[in-house]
Amino acid sequence: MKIILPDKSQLDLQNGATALDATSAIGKRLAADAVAAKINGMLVDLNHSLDDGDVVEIVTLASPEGLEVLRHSAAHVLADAVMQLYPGARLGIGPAISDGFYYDFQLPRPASEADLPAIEAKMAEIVKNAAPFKRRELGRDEANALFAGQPLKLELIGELPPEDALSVYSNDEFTDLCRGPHIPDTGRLKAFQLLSLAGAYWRGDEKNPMLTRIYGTAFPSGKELEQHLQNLKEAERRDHRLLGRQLDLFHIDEEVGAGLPLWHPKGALVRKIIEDLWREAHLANGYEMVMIPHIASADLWKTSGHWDFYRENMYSPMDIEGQEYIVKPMNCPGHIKIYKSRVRSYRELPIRWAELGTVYRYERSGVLHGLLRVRGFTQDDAHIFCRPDQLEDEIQSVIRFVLFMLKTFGFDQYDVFLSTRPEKSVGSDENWERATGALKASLEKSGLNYGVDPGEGVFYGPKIDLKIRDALGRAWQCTTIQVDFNLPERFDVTYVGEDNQEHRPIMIHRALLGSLERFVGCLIEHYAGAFPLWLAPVQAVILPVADRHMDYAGQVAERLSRESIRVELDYSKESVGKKIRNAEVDKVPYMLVVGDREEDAGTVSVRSYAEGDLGSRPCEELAADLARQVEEKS
RNA sequence: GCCGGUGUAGCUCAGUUGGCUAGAGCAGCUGAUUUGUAAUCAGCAGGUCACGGGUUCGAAUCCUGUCACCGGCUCCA
Repeated sequence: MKIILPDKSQLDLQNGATALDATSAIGKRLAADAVAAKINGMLVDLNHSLDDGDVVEIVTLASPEGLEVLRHSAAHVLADAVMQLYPGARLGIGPAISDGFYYDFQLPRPASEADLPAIEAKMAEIVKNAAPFKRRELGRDEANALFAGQPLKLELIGELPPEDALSVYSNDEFTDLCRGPHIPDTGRLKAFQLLSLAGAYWRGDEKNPMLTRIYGTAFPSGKELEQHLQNLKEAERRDHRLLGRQLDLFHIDEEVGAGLPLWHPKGALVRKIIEDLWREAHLANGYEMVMIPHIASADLWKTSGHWDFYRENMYSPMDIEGQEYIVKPMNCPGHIKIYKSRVRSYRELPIRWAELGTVYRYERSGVLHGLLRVRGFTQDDAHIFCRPDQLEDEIQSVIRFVLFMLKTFGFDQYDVFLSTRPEKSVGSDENWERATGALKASLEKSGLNYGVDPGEGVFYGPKIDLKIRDALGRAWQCTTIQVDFNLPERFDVTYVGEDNQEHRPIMIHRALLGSLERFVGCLIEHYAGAFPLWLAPVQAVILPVADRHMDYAGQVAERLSRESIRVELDYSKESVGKKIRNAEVDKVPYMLVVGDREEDAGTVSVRSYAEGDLGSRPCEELAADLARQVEEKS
C-alpha cells in the first residue's frame, strides 16, 4: 500500500503497517523522536495501523502537539504513581496545559507539597519500567464495570455522547479513561517535575467537591526543563509584590485592609507620570475629562441595574440621614448623569468622556493578588455616546488609540478576543448583530488577528478584550472595549436627531490600561523593576566622591533639574562603591559620579544601570541628552 | 468563599524532642574613616514570636478560633 507524507511524497509500506513502521521507513532519527502521528488530520498513537492512501504526518516532541502528547502521558504517569501511593484515591481529570500538565484527585488522606518528592520518585520508577501505553476501545457496560470504584470517571462516561466510542489506556497495572493519543511507552518521559499542589473544584464548579490538583511539567529534554524552571525563577524575581517593597513603590497594610494598596512617593510618582500622559493623550484624541463622586445614592444603582445584577460585587450601603448610599463599583452611571444634565443634539455626538475613576468592588479574599487583583482601583475609564452610524468608526479609533498607548509603554504583542452574545442578555437581535459586526469590522480593518469567545460577552453587549504579552511572554488582561445597549435604555438616554425626534445613542465603555493598579503591577514585572528613563521615579542619582564635591554635585543636580530630570543627591557618608551599589539596587537609570576630575573639567562620570560605566561627559551635554531621551521615551 | 501551606526585628531568615535574658545578616542610629564605578570599620538600638483562647510547673514551639499572606479553584480591571 501507499501512504502520502506531508511533502506530498509517497511511501510504500506492507499492508497492515503502523505509523511507527512508517517512521522507521523514513529514518532512524525520526523513529526515535516520534511520539504520535496524524493520520488524515487525526492525532493517533504511533501503533495505529495505516490504510492505503492515508495522509500521514509524524508528530515529534518538537511540535506543540507532540509536547502536549508527552505532557498528557506525564499526567497518566502521575496518576499511576498516586494510585500506588494513595490506594483508594479517586481520579478526576488530567490534561496537558500550556506549560505542563495536572491531574485532579480525591485523596483518602490529605497531601501537601512535602509529599511531591515521594510521588515524583514513584513516577521515576514507572518511567524506568518503560511500560508501553496500550489503547483499548470498549463499550459502555464494560467501561462502567471497569471504573466501578471511580465515581468521577463514571460521571464523565455518563456525559460522553453515547454514539462515541470509549477508549482506555493502560500502562502496567494502571488504566485510565482517555481519548489519547499517548507516547509509545512511559520510558519516553525523559524530563519532568512536579511543581505544586492546590485545591480545585471538580469541574471548576464550587458546588462540587474540592479535589487535590497536582501540577507538573514535562519537556523533551532535561535542558529544556531546566530552562523552563529558570524562567519560573525569573518570573519570581520580577514579582511586583516583591519589587514594590524593594523599590519602595507601594505596600498593602493589614490594618488598612486586604486588597487596598497604599502608594508610596515613588509609586505615586510613577502613577502620576502615567496619568499625565494618559490625560494629555485623551485630550489630544477628542476626549473631555469629567469627574464624579465616589459614593452615590442607592437609587442610582437601582436605576442602573447594578443593585440587582452586580450586588455580589458591591459593598453594603451606608446610612446618610436615613438614605442609603453606595460606594461606586463603576463610573458609568455618573457619566450618564452628566450626559442627561441637558438635551443633547445629534450634532454633538460622538461625546467622549474620560475619567481616571476609582471604584470599589468586593472580591473574595482568596482571589486578591498584589496590585493585580484588588478591592479598590482606578480605572482609566471612558464612555463614548454615539449614533449607530458612528459606532464602527468610534470602535476603530479606540483600537488605534489603545495600540498607541500600549506601544508607548513597551508592549507590542497582544492576544485579542471578541466576545459574542451570551445566553442571558438584553437587547434586540438586530442591535447585537450590528454591534458585533461593528467590533468585527473594526478588528479586521485594524489588521489584528483575533479569536472569538462565543457567548462570553457581557449581558448588555459584545466586547473586545485585549491581553498584553510582557517580556516573559505572559498574558495580562488589561484593555476592554464594550458596547452597551442596556444603560442608555435604563436611564432613557437620548439625543435629538435631524428629524427633531428623540433617538437612543449607543454607549461604548472602554478602559485602555484597565486599571492603574493592575497596569503598574504589570509594568513592574515587564521591566523587572528597572523602568525606562521616562518612567523611572528617580532618573539620576549624583554620587560625590568626597564631601568637598558636595557643592559641585549640587550644581549638577541644579542643572539637571532645570531640564526636569528627577535627580537625587547621595549625601551619605558611604564609599563610592557603596553609593553605586545602593543606586544599582534601586535600579536608578543613571549614576553620576563627581570628584576632583569632574569638578575641574565641568563634567560628570556617567554610569548607566543598563550598560555600566560610560566614562565622563560634559554636564551640559548630558543634561540635553537626558532631556531628549525622556522626550523620546526611549 | 473553598483546598493546601505560611506567619519570629523595617527586610531576609536561624531558633533541636516544650526548658537560661528569642539569635544573625541587611536596613536604621552614633562614632571613626573622605573614599573613583556593586557592600570601610566599630558600637548602639530594635521583638506582645500575627491576634485571641486553651493545655502545661513552663509555650515562638502543642491544641483551638480569628486575621493576613502564598499556591490554586472561581471571577474579573
